[in-house]
Amino acid sequence: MHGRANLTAMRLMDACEHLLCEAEALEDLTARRIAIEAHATPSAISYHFGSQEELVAAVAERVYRRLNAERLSLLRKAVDRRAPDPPDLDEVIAALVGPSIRWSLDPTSSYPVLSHFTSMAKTHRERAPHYRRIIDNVEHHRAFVPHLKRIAPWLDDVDIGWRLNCALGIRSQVTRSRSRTEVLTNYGIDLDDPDIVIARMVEVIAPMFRR
Amino acid sequence: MHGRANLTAMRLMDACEHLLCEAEALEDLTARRIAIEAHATPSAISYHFGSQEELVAAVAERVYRRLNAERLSLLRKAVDRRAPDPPDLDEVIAALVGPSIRWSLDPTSSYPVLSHFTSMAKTHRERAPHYRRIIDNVEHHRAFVPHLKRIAPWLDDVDIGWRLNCALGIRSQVTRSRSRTEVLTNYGIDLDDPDIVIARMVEVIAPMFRR
DNA sequence: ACGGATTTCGAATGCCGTTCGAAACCCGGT
DNA sequence: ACCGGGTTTCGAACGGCATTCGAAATCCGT
Repeated sequence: MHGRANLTAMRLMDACEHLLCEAEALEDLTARRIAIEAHATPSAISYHFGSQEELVAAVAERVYRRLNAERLSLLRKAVDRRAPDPPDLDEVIAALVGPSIRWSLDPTSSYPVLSHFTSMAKTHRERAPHYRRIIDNVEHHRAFVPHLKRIAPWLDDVDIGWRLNCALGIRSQVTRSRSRTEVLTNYGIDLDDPDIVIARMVEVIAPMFRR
Repeated sequence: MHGRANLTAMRLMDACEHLLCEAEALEDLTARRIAIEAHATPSAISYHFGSQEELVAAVAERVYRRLNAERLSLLRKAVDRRAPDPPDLDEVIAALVGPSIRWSLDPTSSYPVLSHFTSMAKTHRERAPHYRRIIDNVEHHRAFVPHLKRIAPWLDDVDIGWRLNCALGIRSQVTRSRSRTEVLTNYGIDLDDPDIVIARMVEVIAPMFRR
């Protein structure tokens, strides 16, 4: 029934995730390679997922869920620590950008999947709407709004959302354009140490939320 | 002599640039389509540029040069206006992010070339080094450092470069992840008006350079 | 007007994702 | 125990892709 609970479907997803992590370029990911690693045939991809793109989308969605869970868990911790007072701004920002930073620096994480996936949305036309729905799914980011509003009550929802969006842009730049970041900072920051990077980001993002 | 000053080489670049602007996805750009639009054959691409990727890289470099020229011209204007005093911070930031914002909103500009090009660097393995050299070419951004340093002398080169990098991240987020920006801001900002967007960005970036 | 260098062309190659019909497999009903 | 329908796997084939390469054509200094 073209189901995804199937065993080889699972093996295909695992193989695809693994290959996406190893691959330094998207052209290294081919249906035949995925199939071989999953001990299946390329047709199995079409059969179980409809197309290779949809397989990748399914894999990316799975990775996104893990990352978002980690993010929201950190946010909850930050909120609980100070409740009923507003949470610490620095801690909220660290919850927002921290998981991405740590994943992107952890060679055993599946972060490359996400990085490849976003650039893939621009390559394929047909599935773009489906891709966008995953990428633009901002529900987990929305969860940050009310807490930031308590911290900076003089900002309205639009202001908060805008600053949130800017923070995400900074996060993307650091995780995805590493070499550019290195050159611009004259190699003066240890970009391999997540704590240092996160502290640097907080240093820059926090003032956006101050009066 | 495999030269790029050739007439059909020029026609190929123009066709490629045009197709990259029209194309909503990279898969719409094929060697055959480029060749047809340039009244040539696919082999002409390989002959004159070595490969399709290198053609795209040449086109992107050409567009980058135009954008950077505009950026540096705005910077010079901002500097000259206040010389010998330090330039106005808001004006410098507007020079940094303004051209990208305006281009990305101008349907007649070649901005899509750049947007497609960056995501292309992640698709191809072999030419990635060459691609990176173009993308990570930060010389024009470096030109902003000394002027920002005069505005914020308490920041060292690393601090300035880091903030510059963050500003570029915000710029990318706004120009490239439009739908995400829309949703996060509850459609409360007119993202089609470059002046409004630039003002919003200045509002967020300027505090990074204040004490 | 000739002849060597440059450019254009078109057929061929090998890869890609996907399709499709046939084989294999699984499993409940008899 | 065996049948039979639904489900899954397979392998061959298809069209499209970028690129290669030898032959044709064109260009241009002499």
